[in-house]
Amino acid sequence: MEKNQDPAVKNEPVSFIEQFIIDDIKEGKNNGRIHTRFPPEPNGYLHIGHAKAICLDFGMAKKYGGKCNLRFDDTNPVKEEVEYIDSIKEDIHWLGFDWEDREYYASDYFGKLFEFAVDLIKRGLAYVDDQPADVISAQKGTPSQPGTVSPFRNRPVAGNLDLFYRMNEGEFGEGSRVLRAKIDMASPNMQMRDPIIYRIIKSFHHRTGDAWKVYPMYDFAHGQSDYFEGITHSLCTLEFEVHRPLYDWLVDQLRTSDYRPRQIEFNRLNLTYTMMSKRKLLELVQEGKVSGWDDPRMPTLCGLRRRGYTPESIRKFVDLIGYTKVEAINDISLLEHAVREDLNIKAPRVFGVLAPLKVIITNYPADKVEEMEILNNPEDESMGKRKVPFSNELFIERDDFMENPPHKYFRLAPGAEVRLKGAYIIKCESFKKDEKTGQIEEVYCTYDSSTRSGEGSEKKVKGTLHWVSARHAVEAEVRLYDRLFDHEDPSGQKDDDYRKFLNPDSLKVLPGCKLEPSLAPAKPLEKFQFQRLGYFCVDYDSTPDHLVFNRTVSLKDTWAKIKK
RNA sequence: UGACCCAUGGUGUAAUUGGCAACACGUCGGAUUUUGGUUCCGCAGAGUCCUGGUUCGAGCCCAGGUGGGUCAGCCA
Repeated sequence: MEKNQDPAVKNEPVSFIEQFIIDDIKEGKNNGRIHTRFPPEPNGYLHIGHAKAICLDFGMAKKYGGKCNLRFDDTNPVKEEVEYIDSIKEDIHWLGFDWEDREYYASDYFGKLFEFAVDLIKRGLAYVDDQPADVISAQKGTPSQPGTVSPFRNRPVAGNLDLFYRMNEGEFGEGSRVLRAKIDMASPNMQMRDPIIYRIIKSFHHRTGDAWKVYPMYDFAHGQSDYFEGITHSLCTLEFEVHRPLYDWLVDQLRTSDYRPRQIEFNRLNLTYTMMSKRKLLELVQEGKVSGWDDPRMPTLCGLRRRGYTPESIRKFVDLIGYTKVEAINDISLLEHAVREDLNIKAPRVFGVLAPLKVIITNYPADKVEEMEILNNPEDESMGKRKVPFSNELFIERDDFMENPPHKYFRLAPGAEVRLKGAYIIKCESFKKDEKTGQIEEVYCTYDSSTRSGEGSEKKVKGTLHWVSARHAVEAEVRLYDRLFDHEDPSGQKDDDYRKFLNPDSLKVLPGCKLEPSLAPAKPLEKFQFQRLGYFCVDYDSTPDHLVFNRTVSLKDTWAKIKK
């Protein structure tokens, strides 16, 4: 192996998993071949936790010249649906990974798996148990007490064989019999106490239809599927750690050479203020707590995509948090940092006023319109300029005017001057207020014609505001999102249901927002920085007649901190 | 009265494999800025869960504790 391919030589820290891979290559295991797999069960949408696994599985393969298969773990026909398969593939591609032609299904191996089970029976390593679930469960013992042996454990091979075939022919009802591996009922590891490897299920399978009446359990499918596909590194999450001896035991019964897949476990992704349980996310959808799997508040990949997250930002985040064996809870603010960093480079800046307040420039001709040329992105001048119309009636943000401003308020106030970004410096001369409600209705200003942007005016003011010409503005609905839960760990509270922590203010819909006219043709998923406010993305609900934007994330707001 | 896994600033990770505990985010200052954004500079913040041991030297090795997690689905 060439030294310069070894990241350790370059002193880049690598995860313990990557170190295993490097060591395995050095030792020439499996002829130095690297082959991983991403094995989702098609029973729900992918979430950001899956992104962590995807980045590892595909990432390691790519980095070390190997391959990564996509394999649907479809061993349980009662839980799985075709609906999910397409979304899973779409999400993986969106994230930036590709399995080429290697799209597999555990159900592809039902035949081989059945043969293997038959083989185990013949070797006296598996038996049919006629007892009901509760009896088998009771005989398993407890973690601190050994199990007891099933009365069917020593049934002769011929009887087991006959029954197993008849189980698959549909002769027996669901739950009436199972096939068990004969390992060790006294093992300190519960997984090894004669685990069930086949059960009778009479549901329609999305790929194999009615062909099978018995289906392999996860433990009897996963390692073998890895083996059939030539997987070298089977990376999964920590809860499968205690399954590893069983994984190895089964592979040992199967293998005929030095090749063997190796299971390595890493920590799951946990994020503050949300949860990853597929079951609970499904409940949120079914109970209408969110609008769907792709609700922009969901931690699903389709939700994050709709929210305006980029694949690059998610990959960056995953890279930042690393892979260890510690059960960590990652701060959502790190994810937000990752999108801001990415969007700062990519998103064109525009003006959008969310809570409009009318400003009238009293010394600007009512019939005059100037096209102000404004840089699309100061971070990247190659993104060019755009023209924004300026006139005597404008909208500014309500927050940008105060009748009685506090100390250090740099925005508009009676007698104060501010710059309108890309246009002129204006001075507030007076304002109109509804005496009943106290609401400011209009602000009257004068502009200084010598301060037009780009014309070299020396005049400096502290504050710069975004604005939109009233006459030219396009209307939009803007949806502001906050965390879905107001508890850091909503699903980790023993005494409280996670629903109790649903944040009632997680969605705020603002109708009647005023945007600069260049935004009129914006299409779903297009991303912008609304200057001074945050990053926004066009929603799928948006039409030319009714623009809808989602706020991905706000800009950092030091003024908000000063106010506190 | 089991087996297995884990423990480093607020959070997430690192520590050239036994040699001055570092990085990112966050926080707090300051500079720059026609975004209170960005960028840049800087401060503070852990002595590595505890007790022993080995060693010239331990975050790292050993022993024993403590705390947390996983496992008793015919789910994955």
